[in-house]
Amino acid sequence: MPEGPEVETIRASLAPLLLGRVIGAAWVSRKPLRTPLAARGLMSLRDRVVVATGRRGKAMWIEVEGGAGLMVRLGMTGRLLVEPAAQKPVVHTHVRLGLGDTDELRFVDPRRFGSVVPFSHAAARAALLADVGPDAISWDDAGRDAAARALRATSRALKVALLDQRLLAGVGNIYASEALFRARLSPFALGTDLDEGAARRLLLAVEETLADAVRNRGTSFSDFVDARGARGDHRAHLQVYDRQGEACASCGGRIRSQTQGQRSTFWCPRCQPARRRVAAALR
DNA sequence: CCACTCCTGCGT
DNA sequence: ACGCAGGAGTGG
Repeated sequence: MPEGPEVETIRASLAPLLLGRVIGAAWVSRKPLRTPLAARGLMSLRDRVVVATGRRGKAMWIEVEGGAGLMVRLGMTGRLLVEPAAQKPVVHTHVRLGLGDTDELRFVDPRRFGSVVPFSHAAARAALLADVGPDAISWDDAGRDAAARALRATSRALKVALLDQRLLAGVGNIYASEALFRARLSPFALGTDLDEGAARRLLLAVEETLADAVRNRGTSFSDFVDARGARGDHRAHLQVYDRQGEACASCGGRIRSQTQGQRSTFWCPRCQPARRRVAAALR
């Protein structure tokens, strides 16, 4: 479900509900998530005050005083919600963490592709992010440059490469297609087809695409909601994703879809011709 | 590189 | 009944 912008929307909505609050009792379901739930690690957070939230790519974390905390990945269907403890948890609630006397932080995930992993100090937190590349929403010039080099070094198709979280973090299946449309680059062009300028242009398009989505508080199809249960408004702004057969807003051509690397890719063949000469595209 | 896998729910 | 879904790891 969530890509970088949705995770950022959740993090931002969660922060004011968590910061300064004292963690209470932990409860975990018996069903394993992607990684089995470490109940002891969760319990060790008890009586500590939440001091920070963070995110890199699609991974987010909550930190308590002393540097311990929780790393959360939402997978396809994960949600993080703050709800009154008295409210009955919905089906597929896998983790409940007390917040003060009145509320609970709840992790809900029907498909259980997500994970909740406790960490005990900052270095352990960093280790959980070892394979995650620079965050495309918040990176600096150095991060963007590193992503550009990595992109230009891969012989994989651009659409497939954008989904590789080691190269750059936060782009998922929706925004990969959207960013390529914004950059007017074919999803089937290869990383090695890009010259320096084209790689830069693509990564700027990625950045702008994700920033727009954050401004609209994410894209909601069926499930995505923030920590208060509010849906995002970005769906109406999508240019190509899930719009196969419709007219391209830019040229009027027909938007197509095709499976690429076992995922759906959406693009406008007229705006994003195959193997476009990248040097020419720069002008 | 690619295919397959984990799991539930929803739309056709 | 079947295919597909916003993610990501594994094994060939």
